[in-house]
Amino acid sequence: MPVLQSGSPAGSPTVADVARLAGVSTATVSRVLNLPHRVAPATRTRVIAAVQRLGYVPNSAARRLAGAPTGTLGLVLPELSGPYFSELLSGVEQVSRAAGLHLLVSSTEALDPESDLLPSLPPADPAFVDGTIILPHSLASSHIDRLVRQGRPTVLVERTHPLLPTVSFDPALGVREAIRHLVLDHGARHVACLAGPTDAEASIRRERLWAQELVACGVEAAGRLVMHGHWSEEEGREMALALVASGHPFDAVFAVSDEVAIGALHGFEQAGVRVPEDVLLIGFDDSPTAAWTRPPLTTVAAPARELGRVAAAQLIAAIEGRAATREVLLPTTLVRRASCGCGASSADS
Amino acid sequence: MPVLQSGSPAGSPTVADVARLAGVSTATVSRVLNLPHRVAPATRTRVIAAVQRLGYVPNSAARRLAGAPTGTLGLVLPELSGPYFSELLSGVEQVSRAAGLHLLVSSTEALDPESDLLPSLPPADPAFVDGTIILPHSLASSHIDRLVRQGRPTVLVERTHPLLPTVSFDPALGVREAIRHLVLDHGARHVACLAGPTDAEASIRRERLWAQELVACGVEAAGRLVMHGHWSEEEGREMALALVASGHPFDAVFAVSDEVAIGALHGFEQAGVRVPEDVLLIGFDDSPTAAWTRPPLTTVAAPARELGRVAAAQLIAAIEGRAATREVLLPTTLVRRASCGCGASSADS
DNA sequence: TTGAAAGCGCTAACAC
DNA sequence: GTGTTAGCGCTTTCAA
Repeated sequence: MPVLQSGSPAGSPTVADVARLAGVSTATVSRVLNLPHRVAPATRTRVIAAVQRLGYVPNSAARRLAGAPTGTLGLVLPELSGPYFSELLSGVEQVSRAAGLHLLVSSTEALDPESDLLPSLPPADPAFVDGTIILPHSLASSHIDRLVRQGRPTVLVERTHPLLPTVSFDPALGVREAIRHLVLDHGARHVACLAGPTDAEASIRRERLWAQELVACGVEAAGRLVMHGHWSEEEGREMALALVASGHPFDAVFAVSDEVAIGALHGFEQAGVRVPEDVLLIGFDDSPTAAWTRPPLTTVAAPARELGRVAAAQLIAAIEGRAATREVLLPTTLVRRASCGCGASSADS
Repeated sequence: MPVLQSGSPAGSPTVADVARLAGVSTATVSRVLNLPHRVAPATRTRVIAAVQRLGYVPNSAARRLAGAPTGTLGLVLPELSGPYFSELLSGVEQVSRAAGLHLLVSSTEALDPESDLLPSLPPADPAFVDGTIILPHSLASSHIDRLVRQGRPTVLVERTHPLLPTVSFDPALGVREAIRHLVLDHGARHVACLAGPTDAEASIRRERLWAQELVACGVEAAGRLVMHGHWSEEEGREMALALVASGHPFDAVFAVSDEVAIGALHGFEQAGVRVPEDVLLIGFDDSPTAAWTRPPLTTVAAPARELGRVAAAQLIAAIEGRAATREVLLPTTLVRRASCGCGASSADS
């Protein structure tokens, strides 16, 4: 049981306190803590006893200042809420924990887009972490270049860079599978697209793939069947309603995110259009809730947790000096549940 | 545009580099950065120019070691994923950002429950943060006592402590409202409870309130109408199925979390029991998806984001030396959507 | 195997 | 208004 007050009258105990109590030098204490095998067993035991008796915890600022690694990884995300980031985050955490590393997270929402303050974000700050994973959605490249210049281990997620290792999804495979499934397996002829904001790169890309694959299947990718909105359920609902109201015939819908798809489920219900009887629906992400909508949502799985795992593994490799793969592309695949018209109507966890 | 290589051949520029370039002392540089108004405008401008030219970013480890505040808050959660923590987190973030503070997050999953390592978690480490918010679900009190002893600003969430400021929900109001609504407004006579693990304090408490309020309404709280499982959708589904299979009559269900309620929605569908026609359903949490289930879920709202906001505000107060309120109890209220049998069937965002 | 001592980069007295 | 200087707590050569 740690002693309440120790050698130094104020504040937490320091190496000096431990050293005094154990009758050794501060250097020896430090060695016991970092290179235990370089210390005689007897002294080691004595020092450890002193550490425990005082409840000594190393001051990590000092430790860092003196050049020791921090033993923690940083993760910078555009925001911290929402299923996608949440999943990504827990993937990163899983791997860093397994490696015995701490994890520091924060979002760039706090960042003034004008000023180059990324380096002062704790998870990107060398004083706090040994390396950083960044998902730089809307981050100016100047921010990133700055990081590169500092030459610290960094891995980018969902964004490529000429000098940094990158991990992203390849939406092509999954979207192709989705469209083919709709057209070839279920005979859809008019596949609409419920897209995101017109300035969201990921949405644009998925929409483009939707169009490409449609023509590849020999079906017209009618521009009037595309709706744009935000990534939210509410917008998904409104787009679905608008689509129905437009009067253009359609028999299937590809939504660029599960959130939009879930909103669409409501919009269609409201409009008296049944899924999947009247219209087939496929989402994107395979978010944790996708299996629990009614009907369960068929969706293109982009396993964010896996993305997080790989990114973390890459970062750890970079930190340890092993060369990280320059660019990792994770496959996406179609998860067939009920909203696309496939039989099973129960959830498949 | 910052210069690539600066005074010191290796590593990032330091105060010394800036001082040299601006032709002042390091103290002046430090002042410009921390107490700008204490410096002559002319020198200030010169220093700022030098800072920008070199792309200087203060080393926060050194800064901290020298006794300056870190300007960041720490948040420790049991885990980082899931809607509840996700919401809480973004509430904390919102307030800390507004206060110009950074936020450091990590989970206790990494922690060995045996050893007292909480203080070495970055968000609880004085070297990293000025104060910490902890949601200590399953944390031994010894961990917490340790923190108290260090005397650093700390606020606890969903757990009381004799010495620390605390912020929690009061489930009583919301559960009461829910049960009364079911019994008094909709005439339910047999209200079942789908509960969580038998060792989860929050679940136990909600179940107890369910029972209390039922008898208060003059209705029997039949023990055979209680099911226990985990907090997941899958378990919710199974509990619903088991409930139906049990053969005991019931006309309403109170689920201790939205996840369980969502699972129950599937279980009932599978069993051919319609919600709300055959059975009324109320959940707990008002998670972001609750408005988007079908039917939209009536639920006891425990606004985690608000909880986060209040906790952050309390912590900031404590850090600034203003006394934080010892114990804040946030009210929970019933959000009426469609699953309880109330009219509106569309989502209300 | 252990100790002495020199910083790491910054802030904050304290003088000027 | 500005400079000098002494640490903050730790790691790490370098000697012993």
